[in-house]
Amino acid sequence: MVTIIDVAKRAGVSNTTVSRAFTPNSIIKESTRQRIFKIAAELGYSPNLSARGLVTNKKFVIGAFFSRIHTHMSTYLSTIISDVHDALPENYILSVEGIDRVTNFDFQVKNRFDGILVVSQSTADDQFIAELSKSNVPAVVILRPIDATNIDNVYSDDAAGIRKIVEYAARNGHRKFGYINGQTNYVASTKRAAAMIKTCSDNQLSLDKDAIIDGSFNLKSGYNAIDKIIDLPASKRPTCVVCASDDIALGAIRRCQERKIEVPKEISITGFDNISYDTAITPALTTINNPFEGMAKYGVQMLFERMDNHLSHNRVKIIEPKIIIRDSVADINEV
Amino acid sequence: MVTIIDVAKRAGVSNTTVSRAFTPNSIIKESTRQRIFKIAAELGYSPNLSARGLVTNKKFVIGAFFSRIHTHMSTYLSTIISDVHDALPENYILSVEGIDRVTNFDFQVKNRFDGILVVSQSTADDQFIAELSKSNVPAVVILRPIDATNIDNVYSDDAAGIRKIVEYAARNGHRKFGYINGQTNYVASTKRAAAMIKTCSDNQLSLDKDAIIDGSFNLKSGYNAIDKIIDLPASKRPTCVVCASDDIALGAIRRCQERKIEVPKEISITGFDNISYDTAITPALTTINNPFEGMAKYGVQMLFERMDNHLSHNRVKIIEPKIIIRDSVADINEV
DNA sequence: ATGAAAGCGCTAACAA
DNA sequence: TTGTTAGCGCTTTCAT
Repeated sequence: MVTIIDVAKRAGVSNTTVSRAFTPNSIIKESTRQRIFKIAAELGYSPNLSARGLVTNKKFVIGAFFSRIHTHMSTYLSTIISDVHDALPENYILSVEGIDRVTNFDFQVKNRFDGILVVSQSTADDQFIAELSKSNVPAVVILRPIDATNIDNVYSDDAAGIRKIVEYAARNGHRKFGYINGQTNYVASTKRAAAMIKTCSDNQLSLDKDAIIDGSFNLKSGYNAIDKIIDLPASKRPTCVVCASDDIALGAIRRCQERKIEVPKEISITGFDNISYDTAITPALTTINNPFEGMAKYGVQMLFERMDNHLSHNRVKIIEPKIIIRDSVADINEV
Repeated sequence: MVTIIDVAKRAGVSNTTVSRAFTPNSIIKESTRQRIFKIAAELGYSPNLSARGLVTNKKFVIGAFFSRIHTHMSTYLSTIISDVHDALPENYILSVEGIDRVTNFDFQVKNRFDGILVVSQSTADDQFIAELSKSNVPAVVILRPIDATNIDNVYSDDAAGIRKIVEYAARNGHRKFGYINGQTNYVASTKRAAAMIKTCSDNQLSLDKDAIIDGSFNLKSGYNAIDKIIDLPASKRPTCVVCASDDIALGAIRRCQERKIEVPKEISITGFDNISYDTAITPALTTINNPFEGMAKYGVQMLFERMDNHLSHNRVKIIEPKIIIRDSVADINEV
């Protein structure tokens, strides 16, 4: 292994000078820096980060902790990883982990990251977040609101999203709604379901109890749930079914097609997330965009502010979602 | 910061003993280890990995380098990350990076990882792989065959996959084929296209030059490419279009539905990858599974063998893909 | 602008 | 089974 000393000898300077050459903004003559760089390249030297970390107490590693990482996940994992990378300084690496895999916080988490971005979907992560808060690792939680000291928070206003899509459907003449929910232990489910009920009630739209189905955030769940709604007696059967995620909506549309029920002619269906497969089906899915990019960007920005300034107060940033109008909601206004 | 010395004092032992307590398989009385663990927990001690790394020259970080990481990627990124995590010892973290973001190999890669798993789709990664090979970082490349010294290789037999699906279609009476390819700088494209041509020729199946379309591995590309095939004169128009990826096939099916061309009744379409959205559409897509899980598993296993044994020879493991029969290929045999 | 020396927290060799 | 000691490669004072 070639060390700072090898380079120093060869360059005829002290190891301190070599160290300075590799430290941005340090006081060193530009010409010596260049000379050292050249020799370092020849020798194949690059700084030993463990040694550097030992004295600076930095690791140049950011952790992205997802509630869980599983096969056949929706596309949002890659979306977020990509967005986080875009916001990350080049000298940091990004570790991607699942909170469900953390069995020993002190060993797996505590001393390994300069900062942690928690991408949390579920209250099951609360214990992890509490440990984070206790341990003083700079952290920010995105995707859902949390209640913790010492940790910043960026999330999207799901209720506004639901409101926008329901009001859009109402403008298109829909009066009877259905709703397919995600897992009830996901915060997104709770928020979206509550917003659904409130929006319908605020706008005198009907939302029958039997037209509200609990499920999971995946294709199969939507596939199964839509049956229960379609089979409702005509009096209760909605003209528009709002789904808590695109995957649910995609599954629901698939099932309608199998049953020869035309979407949106016979029943309108909406999603939530705006994933790329939304446009892979006919009809293209009308949905709410989930502002992953914004959450990732603000999340990383806040994280570095925390890391740099050792903030002790909490900050919250809420991002407004947008409606993406495509073809899965019919205009049923009378002409 | 609480160090090994604080724990040692409190426990009335030497720092070495504390160190041993935290080193698996070290010679230490179990009772003292437990006593030290208890005190460490009280004090909130956990080992400083920079210090440890400085002496052991280990980082407990594995890098997963993808050709690139971008928003709206297919689901395979999360699939692979999940599979790699499953194969990874708990004390390792997984850093997820894009090769396209590596601007300075020595600083961003060389000293940061104990081992690197390259998930390579494109020959554009060759330079990176060459640097890896030169730098002696233990590495294995999965997803495509490479030619490099010092690096192991795990990939799937794409040609066999294409052969299986074409022969399946032939058994169902298809004689005229079309093919929609991915980016031509992706190795998967080259391999699959070559296999397509060879299989058709070997089995006396027709594959007109004009029915071979180059595109990209995404929905939109399939959407556009299928038009060119559909609009072929009847003499050249295939009954079955093999696509180089599921995303391409999904886009193609979407376009057929828009043009009121029934799949598979009027035209059969097949995919490659077996992603979860394959069953979200009607007809469910007949495809080839891409054995990500197997590649990840063997890849990690080989990587750790390299790390542990400082192997200098190359090893290659090829995994056989399977055909997944669903509904997008019609049986057109005469009765 | 550069150098000398101390020391970050840990493990490894050796001794007991 | 445990302790003593040296030193991993670097940055950080403090001098010069």
